[in-house]
Amino acid sequence: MIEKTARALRPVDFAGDAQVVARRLIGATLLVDGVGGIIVETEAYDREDPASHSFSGPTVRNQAMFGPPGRAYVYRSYGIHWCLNFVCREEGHGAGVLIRAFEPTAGIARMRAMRGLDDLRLLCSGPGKLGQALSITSNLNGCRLDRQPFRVLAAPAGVEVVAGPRIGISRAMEVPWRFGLAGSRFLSARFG
DNA sequence: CGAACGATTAGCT
DNA sequence: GCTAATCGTTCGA
Repeated sequence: MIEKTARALRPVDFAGDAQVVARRLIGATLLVDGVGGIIVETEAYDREDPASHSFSGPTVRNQAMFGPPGRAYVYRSYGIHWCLNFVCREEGHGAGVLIRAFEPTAGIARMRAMRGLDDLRLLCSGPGKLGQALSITSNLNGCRLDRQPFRVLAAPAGVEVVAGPRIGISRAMEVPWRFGLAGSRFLSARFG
């Protein structure tokens, strides 16, 4: 039991390639001010990746992607939604992981209030939904993930992960860098 | 300086 | 399945 608890509270290593970290994050726990759950869907983006915000180099928007790993990159999507990414690899590279969905486990009442929605399954089943549920805004852009308000705890061993093409992009559509927890009911979409 | 375009979602057909 | 909503960022002229 002690062994299991220790493993579950381990921090996540963000130093790897985006696709490695994205897979590693499936089953990890994400909390923002004590609210959150178990990550069930991620996508990897890299500097050498036409679909990535970092593809054309540093800009005003994506500067956090080129900062140190283990920090948040928050961007506004379609002028409406806030999306949360974890910067990985190494400083200056421009790699990140988009958090696309998690299974709500903590602060559920708070998330339901923020979303104006009861259905657990639809509460955080998409990057914009999860941003709204966690009250993510640009003031978290560049913030360290190992400090308040964030807590990111490593997944237990033996998590079964599935992979497939990323969603909502128009370039590099064949790259299988979307990862999910096998059989989860909390995904934004099914895996083919 | 203007215009096109999203790493999306909710709501309607 | 299709589309409006909505606005900051990016890129070409």
